[in-house]
Amino acid sequence: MTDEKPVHFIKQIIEDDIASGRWGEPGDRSIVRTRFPPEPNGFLHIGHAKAICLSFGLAAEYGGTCNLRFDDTNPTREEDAYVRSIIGDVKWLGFEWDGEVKYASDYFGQFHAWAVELIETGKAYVDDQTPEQIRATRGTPTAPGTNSPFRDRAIDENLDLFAKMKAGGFPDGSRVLRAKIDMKSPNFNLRDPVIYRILHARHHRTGADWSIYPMYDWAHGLEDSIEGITHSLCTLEFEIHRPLYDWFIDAINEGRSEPIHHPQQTEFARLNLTYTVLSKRRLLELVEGGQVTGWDDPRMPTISGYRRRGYTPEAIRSFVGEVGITKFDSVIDVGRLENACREHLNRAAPRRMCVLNPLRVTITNWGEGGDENRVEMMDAVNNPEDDSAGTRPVPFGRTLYIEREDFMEDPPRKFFRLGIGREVRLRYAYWVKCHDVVKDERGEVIELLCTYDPATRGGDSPPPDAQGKVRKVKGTLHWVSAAHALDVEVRLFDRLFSVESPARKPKDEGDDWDFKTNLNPGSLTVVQAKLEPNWRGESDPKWADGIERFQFERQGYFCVDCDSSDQSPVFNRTATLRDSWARATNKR
RNA sequence: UGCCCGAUGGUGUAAGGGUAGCACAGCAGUUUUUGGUACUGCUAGUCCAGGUUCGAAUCCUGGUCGGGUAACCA
Repeated sequence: MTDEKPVHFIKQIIEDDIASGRWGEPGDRSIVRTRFPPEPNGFLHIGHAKAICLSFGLAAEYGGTCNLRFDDTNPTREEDAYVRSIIGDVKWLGFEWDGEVKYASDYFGQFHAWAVELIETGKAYVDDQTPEQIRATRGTPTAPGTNSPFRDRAIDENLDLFAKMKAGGFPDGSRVLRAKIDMKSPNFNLRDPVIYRILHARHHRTGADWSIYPMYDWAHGLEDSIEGITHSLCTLEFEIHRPLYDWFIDAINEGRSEPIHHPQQTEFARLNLTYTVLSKRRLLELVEGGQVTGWDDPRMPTISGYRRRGYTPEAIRSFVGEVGITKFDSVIDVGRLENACREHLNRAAPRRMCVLNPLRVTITNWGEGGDENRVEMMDAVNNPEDDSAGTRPVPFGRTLYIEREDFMEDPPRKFFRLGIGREVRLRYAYWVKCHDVVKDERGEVIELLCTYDPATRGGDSPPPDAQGKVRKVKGTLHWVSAAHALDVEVRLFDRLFSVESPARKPKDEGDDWDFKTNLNPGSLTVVQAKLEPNWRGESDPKWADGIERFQFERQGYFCVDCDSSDQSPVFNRTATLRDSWARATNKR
């Protein structure tokens, strides 16, 4: 891979740091140490994929390392099940972390020791105020906060109280440890932020060992410091926390002969996608409300959803790479993610023929050459983008299915498909001409009667006529032999939301407005389709994640869903093919 | 209201005082046994007002617009 990626502002910082020797010997590129620090309280979504690709990708690019570290400082909402799903998602995306998986909870002892140091140096105090009191005295954007009456408590008393907090001697919410910074700071984060709160909750890793738990701001920089992180990358909403990130480390280091490591936090814009909701809260609402079947519903923008939908890690990485890294809060057209997926699958997916909406076709002159029940095996190319994929035999006989949309009794201009008196090519088989239709009592066409031209075997043009003219057809259709077709379930997915910004409340709506009103009622259609037999080819590519993916010709990309059994396969539509005919007809 | 951050075609993203480029979308065409793929061409942009400079997307000042921010969440 030699493709030149643009040098975004974070790389710029890294390049400068390498040149100046900020983190080691000048010129040493391997100094780059990053981390991906998810809280195990939900499933990862495509926005996290951006953060993952950035931090892991940068480390790989510079020959440094990236840690996978769970920020598990709030036992009331974190679960081991989320830990496992996140680990699986990061692996699936194709990244390797340095050493063991890490946890903030590994460092609880160290965090506590540093907190005690802060108390000893007079930079932290135990506050007996209630949460309500603390909130009320924090001030407003225009008005400064006021000091807690406990702010100037004696160091020994603070030490004693903090020890009792740790020992479990106080009920939840009764006291906190606060940093003594500045209640008048224009930055709320510096108005004596809470460092520790009392929580008698069972932690997924430390059990009942602790009855106090560190807050994010206290824990995060210290985790980074302990792990020797150089570039701590996070999203924009933490920008205003950076002064506090720095303050904590500086406070610990003040008067210390051997200062602890001080990483650099840098913020970038999170990913936003059109027609997509990317907040854990709203995604959870869909799961719990039953609007989707779970976190891994193929319509969900979660990593597990895209995986089940048939997206590839390559596609997601490529997409994330091309949207770039900036501090501008942008919205990416979800079509670009779909395009990235098409691009990879076009190169890699073996082709099959599958009729989603079958219409019966009888080849009325099939018996003329002999037995009308005869079956011919046609040679179909597995992947026109990859010669090494070879060909496969596909049976062709007197009765076939084609796509209902590929026939029109009264076709408009520029319709290249079948109509009465029209001739088309059946891909890799024969040219056929429709001479009659059969209708049911309601007048609906239920069968096409066609003749085939034996001189077009394989789909080739027939030899020129006496005047040297070659007959041509404009359309090529996919088909399956009725006698051999497999009945399969196919799930056709469309966008989950029908508006571009589904989370944006319209101006004329009240506070009770629900983003779920923007749900697309047609986001899932299930059809019974006709698939060519022997669709699991021996020469098919082995996908790294074990998911089988195909292109159904002229339809799109599909993968085998985990609901499948050997007897009854289920396919998910990953993405449609681009369809300029559909686009042209929609415009009219 | 305060503080922090940002602004380049429709959407993203480059250009680090010297020709505003690339991708996606759109439009037109070529090729094609997928109305797919590939390829070619076209359309279209520096938020506004001042200032510095021979020269500003870039530096400075002011404004406008957008985002973030007042959990014992992360």
